[in-house]
Amino acid sequence: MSRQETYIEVAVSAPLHHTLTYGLPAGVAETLPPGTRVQVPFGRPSTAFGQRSVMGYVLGPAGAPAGMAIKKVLDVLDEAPIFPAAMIPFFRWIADYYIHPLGEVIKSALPAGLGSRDRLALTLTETGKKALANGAVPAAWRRVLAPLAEAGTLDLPALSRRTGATVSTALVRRLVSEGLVASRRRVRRGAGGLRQEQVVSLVKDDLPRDRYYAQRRAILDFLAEQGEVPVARLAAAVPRARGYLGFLEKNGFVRVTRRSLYRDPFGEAIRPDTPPRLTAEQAVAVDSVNHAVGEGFGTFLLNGVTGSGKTEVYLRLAADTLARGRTVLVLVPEIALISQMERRFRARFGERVAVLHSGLTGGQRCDQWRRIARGETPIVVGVRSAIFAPLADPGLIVVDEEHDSSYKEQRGLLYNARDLAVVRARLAGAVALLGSATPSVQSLYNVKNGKFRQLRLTRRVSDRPMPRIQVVDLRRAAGQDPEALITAQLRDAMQRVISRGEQVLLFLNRRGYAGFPVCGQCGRPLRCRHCDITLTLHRAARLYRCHYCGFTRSAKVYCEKCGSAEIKPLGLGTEKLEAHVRRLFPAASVVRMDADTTAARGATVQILKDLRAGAIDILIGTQMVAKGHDFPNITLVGIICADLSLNFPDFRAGERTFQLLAQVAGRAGRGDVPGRVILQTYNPEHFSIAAARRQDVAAFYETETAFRSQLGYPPFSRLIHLRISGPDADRTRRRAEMLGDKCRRLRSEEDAFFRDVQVLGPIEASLPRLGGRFRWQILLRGRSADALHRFTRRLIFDKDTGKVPAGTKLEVDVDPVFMM
DNA sequence: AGCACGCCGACT
DNA sequence: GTCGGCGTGCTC
Repeated sequence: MSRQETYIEVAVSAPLHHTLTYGLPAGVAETLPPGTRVQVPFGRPSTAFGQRSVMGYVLGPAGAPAGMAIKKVLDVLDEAPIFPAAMIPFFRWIADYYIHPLGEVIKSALPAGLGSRDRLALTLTETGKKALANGAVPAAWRRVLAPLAEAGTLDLPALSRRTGATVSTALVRRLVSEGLVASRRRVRRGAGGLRQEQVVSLVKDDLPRDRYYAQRRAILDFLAEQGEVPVARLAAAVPRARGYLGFLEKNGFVRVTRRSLYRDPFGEAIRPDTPPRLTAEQAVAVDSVNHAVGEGFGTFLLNGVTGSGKTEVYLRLAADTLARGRTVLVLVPEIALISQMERRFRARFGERVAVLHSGLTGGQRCDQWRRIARGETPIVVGVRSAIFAPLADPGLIVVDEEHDSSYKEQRGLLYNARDLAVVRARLAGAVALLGSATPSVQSLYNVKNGKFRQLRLTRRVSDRPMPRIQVVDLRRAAGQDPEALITAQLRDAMQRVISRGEQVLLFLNRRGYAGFPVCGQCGRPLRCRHCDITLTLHRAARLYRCHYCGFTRSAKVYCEKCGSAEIKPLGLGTEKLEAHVRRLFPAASVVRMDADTTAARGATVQILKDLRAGAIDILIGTQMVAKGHDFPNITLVGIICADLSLNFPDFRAGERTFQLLAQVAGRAGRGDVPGRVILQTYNPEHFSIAAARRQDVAAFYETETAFRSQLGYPPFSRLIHLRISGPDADRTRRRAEMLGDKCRRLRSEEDAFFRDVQVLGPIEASLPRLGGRFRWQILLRGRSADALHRFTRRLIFDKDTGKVPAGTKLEVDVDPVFMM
């Protein structure tokens, strides 16, 4: 009887829209647990280059496949699964919904550094070296052989880079078959980000005590006293210890092993807190969720005004969830808010909290990941990507500031972590809790249609009053000074606040010095060479920078049209505002907080600390300061120009403006002194601004939904955004047109089902060129997500008629948030 | 992705 | 006539 074969289903890390079946390697008796990484052979073996291999993720056992030669797993990369098996349905759901290859989905979910890649290693053979030396090779071959001789070992891309032109596989294959070049495959295993150290421990101690063995004796004595120690520490304690270790190990006196090192991402100690008394509203919210927990999955929208104590609700529910033996996931929109949330959670839960964000080094992130996967930390606080945290049994998933658009990933797998939180909660039978003072239109709509349950916190804690908001009409103030960034009203208010020793927050949603540099002679604006947008002057850095592609030019430029050196720095950014404020308030301590001043690791935390310590009088910031921070001593918020986000060609511009303004206003008066807000605007009667002034979510929602419904935008429809881009203008346009034709063909052929799908475009994107690529777009709109998805799948997977213009790329964005 | 196979222009 | 360019298709 033949031995029973076992097969496993594997998602390989390659853009495949289906999974593969592999056999188990010799030595693996039963099966491999799901969530384990494996290295598997992939693709047909090449005579010249051997068998390619890729990394894959074990999904589970598979049935015997029909009529196919099954390859076997080459190597098992993990001792234990790196994510729980329960997450696999979640990954499958994502792959399906975002129309993204499953292997790539899992790869995006894992921390970078857990990669394993097979690399081709090309070297010259002796024959090759001789041939090159005596010049008996064609020039075309020499171009490949010479760099190899120089570098020793190269792979194909590196070879191409060295050669300065694409080296064809055919040519290299020829060189291999001629015996001039040797090729080998080397699997380069990511260290898993785990830093390892060598440790040495004592095995036996019976080494004579005499002069000859003095050094070695000293090593053994040290180990006898210290136990297992890192080699580095031993070397520091006993001179020349490293040199003797080989002898001691070979003769069985000591054992040298490697052990992984955990890096502690937590800098400082946090004092434990005691839970405060809940307000009546907080208590109701906590009870309602706890009540529903027994029923399994449910989504709650915690709609609580700024300063109403949403975090305390999260903390209580987290404690209750842990008490039930389940785990907790808390998402915050961006890294600047992590420290605050982390502090609150660590004060309550101590070591049981793990954090996941981009401020950690790659290694730290992998450490945190593994600790979570091993079940050592039942609470995870993190940004967007933490939605993939390998928690075994989440019972509560919190999305703080759920309206925030940074939950949408913008490259690669274009997921929305807020939406995925609801999906993951459903699959895990958990509660999703979305919190915001300014909920998204989408979430409020889900409350209206019964998908979410709403919890309200209408009052601030300790009955602190909401800030008083005064609108200043910039159209009337404009006459005073062309650069009247700060109106007389705002200036006077600032003066009073500073003299009382309180703090001011000035909000301007644009960084840099001037965003619209214009030639003083001919009026031509300074533009990016790769993008169709104007450059922004960064005065401190002495350069003009493109905020999309990062292109920079020296601040000493001449107009490209007339050659004049007189460039006027029009447009207003935080840097210019800062200079202006310093002139107005020379004695005040002014600090700017934007992407430019917080680029360095730890800079954000430092600013927040200084603010808390009272070392800052005036804080100037972009939207970074608008989000959820608790600034107890800020009693005046000045909104320099409320209209900046209003004029974007995007149906959510009004929603974003409302949320931004209401949020930044909410930064005022969170301490004992009541807060005040001065809002400067050119459009005081615009409903987004008027509603923000009254902090009136309901009124905003009513007006906005009427408008969306009329125009057929979400939440009254679903969208899929197709982005076509390429370095060649004509080819990109042709590709977009071809795709548009295909859309219309598909619609007419399948009229019954696809009639619901509207095809808008193709049109040129509103930023028609970014990073040297031309951009076109098609918007698919429909009421049925299912029809929209099936339509898009047909669009992508059906064979194209005619040639697809080379070099063009199609990106599919399901539920787009940014459509510029 | 990465690599092989297959079909068309510039060289011996 | 081949060599080598790039479009097309497949990967258990």
